[in-house]
Amino acid sequence: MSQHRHPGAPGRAGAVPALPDLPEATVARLPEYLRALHNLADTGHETVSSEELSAAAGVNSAKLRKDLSHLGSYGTRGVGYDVTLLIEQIENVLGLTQRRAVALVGVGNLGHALAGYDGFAGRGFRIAALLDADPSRVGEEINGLVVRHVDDLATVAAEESLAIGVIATPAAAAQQVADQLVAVGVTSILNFAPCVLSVPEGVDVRKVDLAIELQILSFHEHRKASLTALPATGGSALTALPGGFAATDTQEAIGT
Amino acid sequence: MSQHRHPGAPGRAGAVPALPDLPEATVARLPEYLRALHNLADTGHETVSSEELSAAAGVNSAKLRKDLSHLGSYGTRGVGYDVTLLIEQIENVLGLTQRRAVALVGVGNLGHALAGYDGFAGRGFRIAALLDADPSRVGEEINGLVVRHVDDLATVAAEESLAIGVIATPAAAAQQVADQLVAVGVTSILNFAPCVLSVPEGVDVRKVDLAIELQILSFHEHRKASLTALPATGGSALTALPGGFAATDTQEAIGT
DNA sequence: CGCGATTTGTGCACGTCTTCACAAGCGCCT
DNA sequence: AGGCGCTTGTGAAGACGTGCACAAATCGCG
Repeated sequence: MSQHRHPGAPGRAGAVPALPDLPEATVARLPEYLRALHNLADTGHETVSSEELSAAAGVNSAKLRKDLSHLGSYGTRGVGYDVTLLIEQIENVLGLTQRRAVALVGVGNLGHALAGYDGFAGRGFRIAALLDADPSRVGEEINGLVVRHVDDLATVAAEESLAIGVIATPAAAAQQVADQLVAVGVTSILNFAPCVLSVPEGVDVRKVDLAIELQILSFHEHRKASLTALPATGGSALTALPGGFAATDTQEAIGT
Repeated sequence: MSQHRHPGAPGRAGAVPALPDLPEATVARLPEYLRALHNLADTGHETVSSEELSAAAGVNSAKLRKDLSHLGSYGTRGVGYDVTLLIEQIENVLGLTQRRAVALVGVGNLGHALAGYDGFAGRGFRIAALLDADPSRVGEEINGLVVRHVDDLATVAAEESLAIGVIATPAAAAQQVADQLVAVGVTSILNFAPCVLSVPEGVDVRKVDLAIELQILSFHEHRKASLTALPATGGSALTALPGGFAATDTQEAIGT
């Protein structure tokens, strides 16, 4: 997080949608709630209690209620939440009512996979352009889109309003691509390259690094191994679990 | 995070490596420091100050120093940190001294990309097996590895000790795959499927969901758009920035 | 040998996030 | 109408993470 320290506009209950200024941790969980809600809607549920929804989203029910309370009071005591209404509200807050155009830069290994990922279209996004710096890749068609040269970014941006840029290039090229994205007015970037990006204030960057995730898991693996290596006193640290398959509570959502 | 509430072994300064029990937030940043340190080592730096390293890793220098202090005192006042020594220490803490075997389940769009991702080998991991449930995919060779059927998981696990499982299947199959991984003794899972996994206590799950990352960006985009829509009083909320390109401080590392 | 420049390591205060526990509110049944 | 069970929404407390600011430690130089 961070880079969200826009100081101005303190309260300013705007005439438009209210802008509740949610805690960052809450924002990071809303998409997970949304996914769970869509599942429930598809299986015919009309209402859902905080207990059920929190289980489906893998969080604590009190946390869920507090998160939702930040959006306003959309639940009914004694009953629960109206699934359809809640979906609408969350999509509204997340700004998913408009289908945002995403520019994907770098159609290598990972870029190819992202270009073919159907989770974008299903969740309020549309890949508007595929770009690459390698001339031999320009012209290739992936999933109905033709790869264009990254220097054509300005042209692409002129054709339609790009909301988000995704960087799936090697680390060495990432900063330059970020600069180009910023230059054409992109203010949100999802960076898959293993490097830190410098961007002007007001531009949001989120980073996804597969190697980092594995290394974090490695730490816990290492730690667990060291623990079992010392049988110590009490015993039954990892073995002899009570019921098994306890509800895993958080599972983290990368962000934060 | 969570699922790390192994209660036992309070202090227990073990004979082996010490097990300092680091804060989760620190663990999440260590890999980023490690990457920055490798960059520095490659460019010939022998020592580095907390200021330089923190800039390279995109964090606050005080935070960096506090993080490193949790590992012990490996810096020299007035001088900085020895790059090589620090790399060793961090790799040691993260358990990267042993090359861990990763099983990748699901060789669809994303799985293919992950199988070809060279960031694994370069960072202490080795893809030991590719697995899929689709018989038509079994036998395919990707990057020198032959895809095996997911039901052969037990055989694979018998051949070598699997440390980490990566799930890159559709959401519908993910829980079953997780169960199979757990059954053969895997205690760390990286889940790319957009769903919550139930696993026994003692098993760590980290989740990476591309759609969620985009939705979080969408929220901030939406928020920025609403702010500029109301010129309000003070003005210059996003426009007329002072210097531009300020050091972006965090940029988040998915997981938390 | 002593002094100043530099940089680490950390005490402390602050802000954010989480969790418990319970009052307030809603619907259903009698 | 009234009471009862259920569920939301929230106050308060505690855990956790962050960042400032400074003392302690080290090096280099005169």
